[in-house]
Amino acid sequence: MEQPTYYDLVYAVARQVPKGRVTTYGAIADFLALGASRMVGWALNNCVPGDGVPAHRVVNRKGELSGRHHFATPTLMQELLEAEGVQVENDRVVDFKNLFWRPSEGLGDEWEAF
DNA sequence: TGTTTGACCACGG
DNA sequence: GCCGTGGCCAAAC
Repeated sequence: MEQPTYYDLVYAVARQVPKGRVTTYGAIADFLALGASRMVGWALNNCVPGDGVPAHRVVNRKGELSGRHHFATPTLMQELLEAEGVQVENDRVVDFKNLFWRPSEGLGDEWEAF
């Protein structure tokens, strides 16, 4: 397989997202200084269930489940979020601003290892 | 090798 | 609050 890339960084941040919280592509892109939020989407596109990356916790800046169509089923993303206590209405996270999670806010020992 | 697309974001109207 | 435009970097064709 390929060597570790910014993909792994995106995966790592996504895993650090607490349950019941959501983050945005821009937040990750800015935190990783990728310079392009689209790369985060590309990275998640490469993401696989085997990596255990909760991509359903990553939404666009509007709090909309933009990537729901990339999941096994279009409703799976919403189901997962609701299962974690995140209310989703009209494909958008309710009180998204309040549930928004910052990478720099959840930095832990595991991330420092990176 | 150049063009097009992509799970986007910021800004202006 | 929504719509249109420009910019960003990387991978696929």
